[in-house]
Amino acid sequence: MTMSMYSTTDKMKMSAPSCFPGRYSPSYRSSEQMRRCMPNPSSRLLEDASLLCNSWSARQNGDIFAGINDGILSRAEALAAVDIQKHQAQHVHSQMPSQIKHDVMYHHHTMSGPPQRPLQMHHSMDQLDMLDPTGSMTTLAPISESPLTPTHQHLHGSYHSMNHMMSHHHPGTLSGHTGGHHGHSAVHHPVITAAVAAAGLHPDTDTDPRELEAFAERFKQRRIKLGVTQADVGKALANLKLPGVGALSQSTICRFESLTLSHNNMIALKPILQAWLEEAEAQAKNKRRDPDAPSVLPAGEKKRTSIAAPEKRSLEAYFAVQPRPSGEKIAAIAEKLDLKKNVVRVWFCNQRQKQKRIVSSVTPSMTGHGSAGFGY
DNA sequence: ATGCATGAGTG
DNA sequence: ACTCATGCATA
Repeated sequence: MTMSMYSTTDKMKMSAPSCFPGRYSPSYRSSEQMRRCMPNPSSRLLEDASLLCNSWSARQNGDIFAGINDGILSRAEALAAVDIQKHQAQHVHSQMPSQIKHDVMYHHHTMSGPPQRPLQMHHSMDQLDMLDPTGSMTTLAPISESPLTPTHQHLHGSYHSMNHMMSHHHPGTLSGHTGGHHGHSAVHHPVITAAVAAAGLHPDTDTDPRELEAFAERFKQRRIKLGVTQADVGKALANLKLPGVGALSQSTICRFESLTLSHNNMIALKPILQAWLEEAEAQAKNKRRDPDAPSVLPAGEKKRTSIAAPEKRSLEAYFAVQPRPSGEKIAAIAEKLDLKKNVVRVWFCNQRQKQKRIVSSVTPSMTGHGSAGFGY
């Protein structure tokens, strides 16, 4: 029972070291993690700060919060929501309303679409004092230098200052309260702006949620176009040889694309993935890689042969006559269709299997032909 | 795509 | 004790 658990764990431990790109900065990754990791209000503050600073929350919650208090509000909202969840979870322990599940991470995969729709939740909490730039900016700072740096956690400086405020959170009656009506994002709030400036960041560029979101979308599309899987990307990253950047798991790539990583994590990963993407496309274009740039594309790079329609028709015609052509016959067919013999041979194999599936689904009893027919 | 788990850093 | 980044295994 527990054994299985451990085996998993062990594997992880072993593989982990090789894949450590580095550590990033705090913030939440997913709703569930949030739920799990935000037991006490106080601890959330910090993250809020960063959130706010990044205008993340604004994005999350919609334009409603774009106004001045928005950042604050949204943050508060998010927190409140979280708390609610948490409490319910604790108390009820069984049912957790999935509705409140809107967490603080990127959700909509609407890349370029309407930036955001108003969340339904928001009640005004007026804790402007919580806006402590100090902590927030710290959060952001590290990342900009090097993608993956363990620099994070000193941001707790402002921790205490905001510690007290979160004590209350009302179960989310999210009716429209008051606040936001301005069109600008939280980043433009004086305080925030100052913080950002102090941190030397480019909120509008690098940390802008929309930018990240757009990038994630582009990334995915281009990756697919390259015919590379998420897992491939993860492995390929190691070949990029970027300082401190190792392989990543399919999970992480997936989460990046689906925006289910924390803001900071997204920011940290973006340049890396961007680098990979560019390299990969370059290599794909040049058909050959430099020794310095070991395949950033899937090593095997074996592509699935696709047989054109005309050839396929011919094959089907042959198949109708002789489903099991001899080696010679196959060679002849291959010759005529200008296909590799092996390709033709495999095609027939597949075709026979396919037929078997079809046949068996129609006339289960007739399945047992000779070869592999398990009539039952 | 995601639930569950681990381990590092922080205070 | 907590948060965060990440990975394995699996739905």
